[in-house]
Amino acid sequence: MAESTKQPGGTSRNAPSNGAKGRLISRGDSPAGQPDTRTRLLEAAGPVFAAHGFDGATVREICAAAEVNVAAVGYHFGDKLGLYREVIRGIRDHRERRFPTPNNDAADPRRSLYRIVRTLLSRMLACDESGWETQLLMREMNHPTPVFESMVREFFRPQFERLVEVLRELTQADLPAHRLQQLALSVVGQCLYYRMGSGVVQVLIPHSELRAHFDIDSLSRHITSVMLAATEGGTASSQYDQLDPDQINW
Amino acid sequence: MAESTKQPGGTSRNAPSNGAKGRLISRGDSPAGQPDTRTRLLEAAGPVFAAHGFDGATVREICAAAEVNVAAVGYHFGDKLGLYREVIRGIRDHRERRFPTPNNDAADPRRSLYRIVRTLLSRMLACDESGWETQLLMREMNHPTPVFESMVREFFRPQFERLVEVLRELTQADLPAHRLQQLALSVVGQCLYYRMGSGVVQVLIPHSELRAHFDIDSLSRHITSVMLAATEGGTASSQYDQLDPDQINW
DNA sequence: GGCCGTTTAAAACAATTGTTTGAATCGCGG
DNA sequence: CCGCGATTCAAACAATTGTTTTAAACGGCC
Repeated sequence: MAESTKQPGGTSRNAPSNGAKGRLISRGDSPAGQPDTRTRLLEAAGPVFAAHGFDGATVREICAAAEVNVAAVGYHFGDKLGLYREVIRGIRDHRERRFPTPNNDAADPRRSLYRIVRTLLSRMLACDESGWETQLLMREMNHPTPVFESMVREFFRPQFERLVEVLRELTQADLPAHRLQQLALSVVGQCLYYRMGSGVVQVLIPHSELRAHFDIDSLSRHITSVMLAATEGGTASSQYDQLDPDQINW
Repeated sequence: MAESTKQPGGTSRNAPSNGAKGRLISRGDSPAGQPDTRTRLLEAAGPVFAAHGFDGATVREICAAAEVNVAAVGYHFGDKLGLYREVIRGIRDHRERRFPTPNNDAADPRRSLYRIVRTLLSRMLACDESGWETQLLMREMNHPTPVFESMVREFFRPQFERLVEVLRELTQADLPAHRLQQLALSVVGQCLYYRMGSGVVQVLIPHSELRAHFDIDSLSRHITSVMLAATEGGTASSQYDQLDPDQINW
């Protein structure tokens, strides 16, 4: 089984050694019209993976959407998983450009909180061409693969830690770490639910109300106000301690 | 293709007419030892469907777990989807018995809120034999099938409306409907996140903290206190209006 | 015991999956 | 124009899928 002269990089795993290609157009649009086969595959694979998941998506559907032969994925990415990895990597790069993480506002931590909430919601509810990205991330979140753990570490953790810092500024009292983490998770949970449970929300909330009062603006203000009420005035700690098992039991 | 004398209910779709069976044991354990083939299939199918989803699960794996021939699912349930429907129906019945929806506490709406939160969290984080049920519900939530919409209507909507009523009692001011709905969704979102994003949480929160401060008790108190702070004292409306685009802009 | 409907078993079926193959095509350097 | 590597194509491959088929075993009833 001597890997003869057919495929650059060997017939087993690798993509073609893209350093030296026949055509000089390095990787992207061809001047004629349609993009490169490789990029056409990448662009077509994203929505399909988002719609059906990694296992559910078929390379034939992807290749049909890309108008490309089924053997192309094997040639350019080694196998289906190689294509998937590349799609995930592309998402990670694109989102940071599309919705940059907001800077801290040293003057008013309330603004910082609002910005974080709004950025989170914007990323969740984006309905433009990056809508499938969130869908795919949600899929990874529910059925994590080895790809996802590193993504959480590199992508979610920095935002989470900044959120914790903002909440620390907002709560004058010196709350222990786990209380701040709980508050941060409350923020993230509220934001994510409007994406994750969007199907549930659409059934529970009448359509007219939904369009009028459940846009990014309204929801950002709502979630921010909830968290401000929970953090400001020192009520965060007092309310928490009031809820002892003696007072509330059944 | 005259459906001869082989299978009760026809070879195309139906399950065997279970009204008249050969054995008198009506449907369940056989006195000898192992349960009925049908129930053995039902019990084995739940975890497998939860682990791999409807498409991902294979009837062969299910039948192997149930120690049953592959043809049994076709005989007892018509096809794979028939088995799935029956599993979903079983979940719906079992959960209402396992975690009954708490009654309203007319005296103190704060107690009612706490009970609802705790019930929600208990259902989410249940790690006992009903753990796969939540897992399967989550799967349906993220990739809804025709089965799920009716479940939202019959199962989630009543709880949601009661939650709205409790929140209405908690907010003295007469808030519009969409504000109460937003608050209710904030409750649900915070509760669900600890299940949905459990993978994320496990990466973000150190393991020691997680076991010490992120159990059902602590989280119930935390979420309840957040929502009480957001609703009590009339701050719900005032905070919301303070957040106008003029004050917080970027 | 012998019959008969109910249930189970092993095997086979058609369809679809990801992947590979070997030839045809493209595009440039000689 | 020819050659040659990079790329694309149609076809086939082996594996797995849900489902069906055919025959055998079970168990009560005469």
